[in-house]
Amino acid sequence: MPMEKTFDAAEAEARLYEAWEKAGCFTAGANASRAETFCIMIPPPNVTGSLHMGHAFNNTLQDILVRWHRMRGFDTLWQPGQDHAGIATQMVVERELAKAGKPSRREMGREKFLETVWEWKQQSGGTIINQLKRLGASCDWSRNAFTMSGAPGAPAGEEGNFHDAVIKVFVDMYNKGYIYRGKRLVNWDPHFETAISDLEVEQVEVDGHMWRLRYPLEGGATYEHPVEWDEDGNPTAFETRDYLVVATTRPETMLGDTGVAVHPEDPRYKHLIGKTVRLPLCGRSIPIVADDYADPEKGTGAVKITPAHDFNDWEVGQRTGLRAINVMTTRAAMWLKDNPDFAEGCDPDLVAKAIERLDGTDRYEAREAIINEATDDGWLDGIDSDRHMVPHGDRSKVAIEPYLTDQWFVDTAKIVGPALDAVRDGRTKILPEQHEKVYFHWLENIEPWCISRQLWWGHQIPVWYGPSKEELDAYPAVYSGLPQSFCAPSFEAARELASQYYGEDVQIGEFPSTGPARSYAFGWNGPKLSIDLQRDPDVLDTWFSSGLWPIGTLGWPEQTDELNKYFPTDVLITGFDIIFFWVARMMMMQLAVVDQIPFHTVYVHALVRDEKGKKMSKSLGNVLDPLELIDEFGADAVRFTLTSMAAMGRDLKLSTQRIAGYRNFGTKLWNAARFAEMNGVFEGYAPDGTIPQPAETVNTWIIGETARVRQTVDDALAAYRFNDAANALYAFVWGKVCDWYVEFSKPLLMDGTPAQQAETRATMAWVIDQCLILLHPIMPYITEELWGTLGQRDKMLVHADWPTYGPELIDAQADREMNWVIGLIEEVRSARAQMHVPVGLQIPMLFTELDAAGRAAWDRNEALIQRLARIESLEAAETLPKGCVTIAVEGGSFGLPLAGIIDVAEEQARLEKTLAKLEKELGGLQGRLKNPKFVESAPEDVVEETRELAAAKGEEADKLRAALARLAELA
RNA sequence: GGGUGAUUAGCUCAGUGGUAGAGCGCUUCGUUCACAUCGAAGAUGUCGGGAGUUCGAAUCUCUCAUCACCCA
Repeated sequence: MPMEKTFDAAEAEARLYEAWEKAGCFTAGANASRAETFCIMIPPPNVTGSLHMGHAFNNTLQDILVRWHRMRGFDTLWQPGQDHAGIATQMVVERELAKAGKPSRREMGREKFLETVWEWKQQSGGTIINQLKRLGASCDWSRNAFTMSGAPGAPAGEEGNFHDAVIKVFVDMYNKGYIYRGKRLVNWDPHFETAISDLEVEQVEVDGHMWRLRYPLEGGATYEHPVEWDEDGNPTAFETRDYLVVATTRPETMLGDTGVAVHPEDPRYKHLIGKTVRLPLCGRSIPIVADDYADPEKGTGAVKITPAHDFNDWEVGQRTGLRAINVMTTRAAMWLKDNPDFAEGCDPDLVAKAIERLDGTDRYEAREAIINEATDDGWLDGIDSDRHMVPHGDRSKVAIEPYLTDQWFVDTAKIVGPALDAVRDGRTKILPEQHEKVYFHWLENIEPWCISRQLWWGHQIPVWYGPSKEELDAYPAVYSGLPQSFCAPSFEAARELASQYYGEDVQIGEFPSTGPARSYAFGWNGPKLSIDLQRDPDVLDTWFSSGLWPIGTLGWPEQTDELNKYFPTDVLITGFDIIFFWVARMMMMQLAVVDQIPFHTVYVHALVRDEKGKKMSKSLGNVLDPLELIDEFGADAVRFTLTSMAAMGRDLKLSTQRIAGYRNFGTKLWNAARFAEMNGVFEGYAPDGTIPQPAETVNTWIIGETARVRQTVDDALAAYRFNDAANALYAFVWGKVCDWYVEFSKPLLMDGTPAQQAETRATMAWVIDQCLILLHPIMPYITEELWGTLGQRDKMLVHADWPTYGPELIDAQADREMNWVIGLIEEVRSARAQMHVPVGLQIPMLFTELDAAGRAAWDRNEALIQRLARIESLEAAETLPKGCVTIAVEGGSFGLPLAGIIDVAEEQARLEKTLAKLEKELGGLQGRLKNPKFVESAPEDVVEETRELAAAKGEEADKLRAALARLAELA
């Protein structure tokens, strides 16, 4: 049965993938024939995620490296898995509960909610796995990992031990003093009511206002405010003011103001430092402090300071000893009632009034109310419109509130050193190199990493709280509010620690951690003290667990075979957007935990954009769905497109037209194979790895070309130059094999001697097999399908042996000869087309000169040239007759007698144009050769090459000039 | 404001000192038995501007312009 004309990707892909999986082709170590290992960890997609273009790109590159190594016989593992995406998953499940009208998270309680999340995970968490399979990703799915596996409450099928790894690392780092709990300003997401890390904050430019507020000076203080200036900007007129004007974009925070800062050298305010102003609305008396943070050039030069609600203000407050007053709830509403910090130092009447009007109002309502009040009471100095950056939560999209809370932090300064050293001394390389700068810059200025989250879905912090001994001793006189912490992998272990601390005779129990953090209970039952420890309710940042991905997925802390074999892993392929989130943290954590680098190379790829260069985003509606593209063009076409555009460090602008082009490339390959099949090339073909040793130049030549492209592909992949590999293969398969070799083979296969036929069949079978093998990492499906269709094989292509032959297969003589033949055919075709010779017309050809090499080349390849250039005969001639088209090639001068067909003037024009081009090139070459400095300084081979080229061009030009002269004579 | 990168054919982009390239698009011709998801031929470039280093610069240096991204 003849092959179809095209490859049916839709039909074949699922079938082939299933066959690979069923045969265990992707399991760790499959097809290994050597001791070296090769391991890639997939950057774990969100369990809530679905495949987007970035994933498709990222995983195509990984798959290429993995398939390449597996075919080369490395002991290969591509470790897949997903991360549990704390906020995102909790958000998805809460939204589903709301949609279904079910009880909310808080209504159902922590345990029940987590059950629901696990149910959701088991139903929907596999989406992206199936999508990766459609792309052809050859991950070892039997090892699929999950960052929450083995956590308490994990259902059957989720028994891994990732949770153990996370908890063990927390405890170890805690014991080493790398983790601490502290009260600091954090980025607080008022929607999710949790802290987030500064990396999860997006700066969004918004149109807003700068409100100027008047804070009256106390104690009769005044200052001179400039109102007129001369040309040089020196003030010339002043007015006396008994108030300061501060400008703010966030008036609602003023209730938490505890100072006004001015620059220590600012002449306007210098004498006011140490004096006070009276805060409107609540009558708090707050000091005027000196700090460089106040920029005299900006606004009025006086800045209100709200340490509890602004990062810069916090710093100022720390430096100048100001109080920090929190005036907001976790939902960013005003918190004034029952807020002793707020009330302290204020006018009780004003406090009562403020509570009445503002307590519990949302921050934006409060802003409006305060501005109205200021307008009515005359302390609003003015309003300027102002475009400024406002931090937003990347998940919730609401404005982030700097918020003063107790959180857990990794003291990154203590573990950053080894991560910097590893890249500095080259043990880990980041490609392209420019990203190393980004890495260094971030790590050298690293801030403490806030790792606690006020969520339920995640690894609960393994710390239990109890009363301190001081508190017990002083009971009931003192409530310290400073509990004793016990950090341990389990409650039992924490109880051990507690027993050591409190003494053996104290009864210790656990109280469920439902309340606020750091609560505990204790009491005396007669003389017997009983203490209920309570676990910290917070969970860890998801990136804390993904930071352990390299060891966690391999079974650590168990010393598994896989861990010993595959760690440290080899290459990490990831997008630049998570260098901070993930790469840097993996480096720090692996080095801190097992004292080894996690991988020797990080390949950072660029962004996939739409064809206009815009970032793909749902809101712009310019998202290309990789799955739709796979449906339309096939996975191979999508993969090849992404690969061919994967130039290091450059963004990809993806257009469907380009994908269609590579789909066509697949069809081209398919039809070359179809041609071979139709000509019995694969009949009785038994590939045993031997390379044909043909006698025909054309066969020798294509074997050399194959060796050349194999070298190019290997070099390119070794250097992570994926586009070079793809483009070399494209040029070879289409430009060499299909355009020339298949055409050259036709006369041999159809009219050759039995010996010629046999060797040509053997060569073509081998060449096509090599195309399939070399293309397989990039286009796995169509190549596997052809491999199976064309012949009987011992192994599937996915496990075929990657070739190692090299330049020894290149025959310089065959190379020269075939290039001469191709050149001649192209010249003839070009002349014919320009002279409007009918395409199908067979014409005779004459030659006036032809050197020995040319003669031999002609004789050996006569049939090919005649067929492809449509020449019916070749004869020697003394001179070319009138009406003859001249063709000059190296070592030969040919003519096509076309009297009556061609226009002499047109031929003249054609020759002149060719000659002009030639002379221009020649001019450049000779100019260089005439320059003695060039001959002196340039490398010898360059000079030699230039000489040869000049000679060849000169010879060709002479021939053309002779032809032109002849034309002139005859005209 | 700081940093990084980019600017090459109509479009998208390769090209790290030695003959300016590819794909797409465009024009003309062509369905002879691998393929019209095809073939043959053709046109299109002061390599962003300027200066410098060099025998020689798209490539190295400086400078200007424009754009993009990251960080404040």
